[in-house]
Amino acid sequence: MSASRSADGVVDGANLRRPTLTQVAAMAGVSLKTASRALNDEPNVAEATGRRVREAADVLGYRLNGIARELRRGATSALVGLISGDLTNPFYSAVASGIERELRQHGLQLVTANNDEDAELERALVDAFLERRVRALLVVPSGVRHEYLAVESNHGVPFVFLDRPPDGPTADAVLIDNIGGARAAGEHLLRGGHRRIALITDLARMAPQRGRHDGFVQAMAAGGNEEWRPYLRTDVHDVRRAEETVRELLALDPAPTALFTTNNRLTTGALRALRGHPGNPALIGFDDFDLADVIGTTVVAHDPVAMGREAARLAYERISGFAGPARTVTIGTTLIPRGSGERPPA
Amino acid sequence: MSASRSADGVVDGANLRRPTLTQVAAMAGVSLKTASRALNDEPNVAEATGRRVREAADVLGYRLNGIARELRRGATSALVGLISGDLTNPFYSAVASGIERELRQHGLQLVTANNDEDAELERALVDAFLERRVRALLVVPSGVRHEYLAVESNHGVPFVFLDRPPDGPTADAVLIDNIGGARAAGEHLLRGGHRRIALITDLARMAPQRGRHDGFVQAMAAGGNEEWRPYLRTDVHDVRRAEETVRELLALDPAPTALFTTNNRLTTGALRALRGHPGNPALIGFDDFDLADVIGTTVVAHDPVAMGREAARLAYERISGFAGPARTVTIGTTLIPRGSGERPPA
DNA sequence: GCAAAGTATGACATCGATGTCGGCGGCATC
DNA sequence: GATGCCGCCGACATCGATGTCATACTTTGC
Repeated sequence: MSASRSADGVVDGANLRRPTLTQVAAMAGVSLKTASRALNDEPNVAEATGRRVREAADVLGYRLNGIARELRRGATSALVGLISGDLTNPFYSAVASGIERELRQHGLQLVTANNDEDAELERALVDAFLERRVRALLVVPSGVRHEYLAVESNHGVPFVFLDRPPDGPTADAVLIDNIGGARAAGEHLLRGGHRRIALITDLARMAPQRGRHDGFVQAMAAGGNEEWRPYLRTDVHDVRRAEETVRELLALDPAPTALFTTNNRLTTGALRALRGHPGNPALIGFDDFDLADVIGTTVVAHDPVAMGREAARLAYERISGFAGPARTVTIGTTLIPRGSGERPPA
Repeated sequence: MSASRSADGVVDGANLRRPTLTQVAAMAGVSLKTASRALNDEPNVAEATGRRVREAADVLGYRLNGIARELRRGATSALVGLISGDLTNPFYSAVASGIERELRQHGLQLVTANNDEDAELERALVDAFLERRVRALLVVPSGVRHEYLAVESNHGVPFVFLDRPPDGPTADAVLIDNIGGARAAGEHLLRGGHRRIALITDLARMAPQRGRHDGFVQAMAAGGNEEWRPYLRTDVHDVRRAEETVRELLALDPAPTALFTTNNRLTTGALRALRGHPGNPALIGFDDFDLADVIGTTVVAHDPVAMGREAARLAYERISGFAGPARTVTIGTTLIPRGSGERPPA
């Protein structure tokens, strides 16, 4: 990876002042207000006057100042904020994409920020967004508590939580059916004859991880299986650790005959560890991913784009004045068998 | 995928008016200006006065109105716009991530919009962003011409182009070494003994695709190979078409012994077509992707996060007043052999 | 032909912050 | 004890648009 530079042509980066409506009005020989009317297609502007104003605007390269307009119109922007994890994680980018598409239909713009999974930073970002007067704030919370969004201190800016439930019952949320999805995975493996099943989860402080853990445990309990317990590995947070963890698991004697990884990062790590490994245990991953069909990985799939869409919809309804009780939308999951989850125990 | 709703608790969505600085000042018993000074940590505020103001702000839940501040401070926001394709494409989301990280260091926020690969929409988005007074605009252009960003009409708002060069020599750009990368891929296959190599490209109207085409052709010419010509397939734009195209190619007699796909979408399609296919031709894809190591796909890799970072850096320098000639940063490529590109001709 | 209604326009206040400038009291200086 | 400086504070203009209201001039109605 190298970076070189070449130069050609000239860019005028000077901060030329953009022309204001006053200047357009002056050039057209009308008052400020008339110019405003003309450019906003308001009634009561003579045909000829309107043309003169538009010409002047054109010549000057006038562009309305949205900041001034927003101030006058009520000091609230056409922006909706999203605070989430890093966009290189396809889960977050899919969510962002769903949000963006939905917002666009209502003339709203998405502003994104990365919380780096840090509660402190997240809090600062919320403040910054509120100062910028976003119309709504969508948050995939990094961590534990987030009382900071007590409604009373946010003066009516609607919050929507994604993937992790809000602390209190005071905000809308879009959640995944983590328990159901994980239970289905557990049942699927049990049906396949597995007993020694390794459960590998991410940080337990994240609510979705707890849900996936619990769902899996429910399935084991219902199936009367206890042999999974020695193979539980929690708080595995990155791909490399996941790979190592799976390697260690496979080195045990007896080794687990199946793995359940509770998010896409962990699944990636597991796939790396499994590559060329003789044992070839069964594997189910939570979160669908690109090329899972090619690799043949059985997953618990859900629709992150739909999550984003639903969240944006909830937010938009609030923006539009809906004042009812907090709502929770649950996104369902589907187990997609692709081979890896159907391998029999060795 | 199902969505259900449950309700609990109450959200007050009413549009409570946020308190203004004037109200804070009144409560603290000082003038507007003094309150402003206190909250901005300006000098010449008595200790006790400052405390009273901060307390009042706290009690009222005051939050500065960024819109008003920006208007007063110069009618330009702390936003930088990004117009690109859909974020579900990992290339775009990686670029966005790189941009976001870099901007954050300078207190700038990223606003994203999807051009849907439509030039008309793209143009409208540029206008909308300019109205919103973004400090800079980063664009991964959808299509062909984009004279619209003639600098003079943008009054000093810096533009940076990513992945596709600007029309004129008047804007900064961050490009990939498409020609070099594609040539390397071609040479690699030739060295492997391949002659009947299929080149599968996306829409020819996209400059990067033309570069990758040309680089490949250069390699073939240099190697004195002409046998690739019957296997050229261009303007393949989505995964499904790519899959079909590859299937058709493999059904030819004689079939190609190797494939070169010029972006991640096409590579995905090819992998789907190849799954379980007996012939098992060699494959090199342009763009690295998640799990390529697991699948064993040889790729021409580059660093989209670095692209974003560099673009944001160029933009920031302009924002900071740099007024020199237009610059182009080229991101290098690396051929990563992982097996698929090293399979010998059948 | 005259009142009523309607059209085209402009003067001025306003949104919520910051910048400029000037006033007032206290304290050091000579 | 007059002068000057400095710390603290407030009145007012300002950023660039939109909303309100007044006004001059037309048109309509009878």
